[in-house]
Amino acid sequence: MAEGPRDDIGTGAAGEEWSRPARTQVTIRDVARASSVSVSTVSKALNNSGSLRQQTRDKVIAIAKELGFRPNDLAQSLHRGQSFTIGLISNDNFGRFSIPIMEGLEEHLTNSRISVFMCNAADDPEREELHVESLLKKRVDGIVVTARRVDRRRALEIGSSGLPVLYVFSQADDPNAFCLLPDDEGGAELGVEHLVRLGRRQVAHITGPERFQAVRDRRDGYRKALARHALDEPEGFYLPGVWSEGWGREAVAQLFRSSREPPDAIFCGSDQIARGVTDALRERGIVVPKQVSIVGFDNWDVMAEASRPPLTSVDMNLKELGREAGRRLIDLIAGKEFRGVRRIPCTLVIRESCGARSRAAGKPTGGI
Amino acid sequence: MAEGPRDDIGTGAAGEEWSRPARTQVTIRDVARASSVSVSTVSKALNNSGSLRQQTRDKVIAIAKELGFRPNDLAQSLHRGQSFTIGLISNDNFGRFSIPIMEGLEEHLTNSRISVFMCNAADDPEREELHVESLLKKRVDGIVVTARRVDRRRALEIGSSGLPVLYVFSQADDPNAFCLLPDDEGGAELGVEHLVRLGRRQVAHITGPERFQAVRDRRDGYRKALARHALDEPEGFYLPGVWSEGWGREAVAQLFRSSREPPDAIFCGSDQIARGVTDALRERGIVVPKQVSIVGFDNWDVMAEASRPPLTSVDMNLKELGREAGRRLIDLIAGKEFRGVRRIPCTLVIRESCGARSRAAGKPTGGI
DNA sequence: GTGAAAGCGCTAACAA
DNA sequence: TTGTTAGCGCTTTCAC
Repeated sequence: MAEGPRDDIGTGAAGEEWSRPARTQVTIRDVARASSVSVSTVSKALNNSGSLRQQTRDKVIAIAKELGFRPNDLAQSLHRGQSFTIGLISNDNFGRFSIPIMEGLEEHLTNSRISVFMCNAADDPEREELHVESLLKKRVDGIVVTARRVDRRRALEIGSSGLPVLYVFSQADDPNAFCLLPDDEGGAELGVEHLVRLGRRQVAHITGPERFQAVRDRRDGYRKALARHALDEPEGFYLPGVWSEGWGREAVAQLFRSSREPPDAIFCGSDQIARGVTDALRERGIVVPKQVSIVGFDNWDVMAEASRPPLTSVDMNLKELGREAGRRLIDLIAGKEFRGVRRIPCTLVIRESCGARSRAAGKPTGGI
Repeated sequence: MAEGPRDDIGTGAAGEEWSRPARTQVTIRDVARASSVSVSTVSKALNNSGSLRQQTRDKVIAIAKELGFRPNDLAQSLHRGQSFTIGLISNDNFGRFSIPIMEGLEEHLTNSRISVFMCNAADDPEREELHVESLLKKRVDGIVVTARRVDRRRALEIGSSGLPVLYVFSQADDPNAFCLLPDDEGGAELGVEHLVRLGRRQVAHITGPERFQAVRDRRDGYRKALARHALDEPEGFYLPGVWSEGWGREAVAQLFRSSREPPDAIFCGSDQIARGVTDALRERGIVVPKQVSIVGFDNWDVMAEASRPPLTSVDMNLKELGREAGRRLIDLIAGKEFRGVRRIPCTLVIRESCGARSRAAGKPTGGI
């Protein structure tokens, strides 16, 4: 990982020694000299602070522009004890789910003039620790940890730095940690409710591995929605498996192999599964949505739109999740305190796999 | 975008004023005091510089550890005039292609103890400029610009800062810019060569919109490979369209509608297209790879592996592209000079859509 | 072998 | 209204 032994604490060079050519840098001194005023006057002029003659202010600003002066954030941060910088630690190699979260986060923080350090820990604790260490030395104002995991992750080791940490799409085992998650249960309810409202009664659920908390939560939502309409989960209609199209196809074979009454709707734990399901149904001559309605999960455009027919799917609003993470992190940095789990509502995106007439977007699930 | 009017150059607060609680910070002074030596001695001890008694060194290090001292990179950077930080500007919302590039880049730079600022310009020039400005103020040591575009992009405006800039998966219109791209032409040759070697003679090419340089390059490679075996591009066998499964399916219909001899192989411009193609062929009762061999492009696992049969596909090695970008950027920062376009070889990943026996990975295309 | 002092670029309290 | 000064945390001569 790191090159060469560096067992010392080292305040020294952060990397190899480069014989880099010194980049020019226009300092506030240069501006002061050029406009024959003092450094502090320049500072006041550029920051619109203190009281200065308008004339002086203008002159200084003009000269600063002319010289191409760009204040050094490093120096500023050093002085203010705040870097306007945060770290984002991802653990699934910037996977499909992290991306929209990163986008939302970055968008919100950029608007607040905060820069984001991007760190990929790739689920390697050692690498993660390295990143944390580096972020702490860079004096970030906060850290966001992301990436879906099967189980809860251990909390970040930030020593006694008191640095705000926020987990998004990931749950820490520390009850004092603050975690932002999608409302999987509510999302499932939304999807199943939709199916039932369309008159479907035999709703099957094909989903991923049960070791995922999300799988368990979604099943709860599925059952709740059924129960609300005095329906039970039909026996043999709950099929956990893996997150793949192949499993979707196989599960369909299982469902239709038996002699019992076949489902008239299938709620799938992912769009990949849903796609496998529609393919398998089509190949059996079963018409979607006429005979069987399908609802997917993730609203992953590539899958949902390429499906035949295109999939109605539950959207976890990951980008919004990212934005919310940005907002909360800023609050945390400002000294507010949050803890526990907060869930962001899902929405249902209607396409053609359910035969719904209305194109009204589903109302949000009640996030806590 | 930014909140409130901030037309001044502003060296001041980078964002809203927060009433943030001051985070504790153990300074080198604290360590000095605690070990009753001077600050400079501590510095020497921790950086293994100067000459010190081993005893002093050990004592200081021990105390520093005990106090949880973490050197402030900001202060260091300020002093050394180098921040060990670079900016990554993406323009396609961290899309599917940017991700592996980011990963490779981040991986390499992290190993060199350089941190990466993540910026999403979302193809908005104004937003991009904002990011550049912010990066310059943060005194990054270099900038990487990424994201596929149809045409060349204008070069980044970095004023006279002389900051190293590198374009990856993106070509700048400035001939002095340094750009890293995949070898689209070579990749196509690799795929088509594979088909021809398997005895296929009627090779069609279904691909994306011609306004993409990559589409044109890949067609060139396709023709070159054919020409090498004294084959021509069969008339009507080149079908540019869009990057979708739907187009793949439609193109198959076109190919087999006419009365002419049908293709015995199809080289596709993307895995999405290839997937549509295999679906359409299967539905026509045409067996892949027995009757028709398929090669895709991108080696996008989700598509390639879910296809029936799984797709043999050209891999652009985007992660390696990212790593190479990291290496080159470091060289640029160190003062080396590169310009023009450099292409990274593609490789062929064999699955089952061609009927090849051998599982030997294709040899790399000759990158320039 | 160790310490004092200057300085990196900037801000802010205090004098003038 | 402007300038002087001290200091943010660290490194690096240069004396001792």
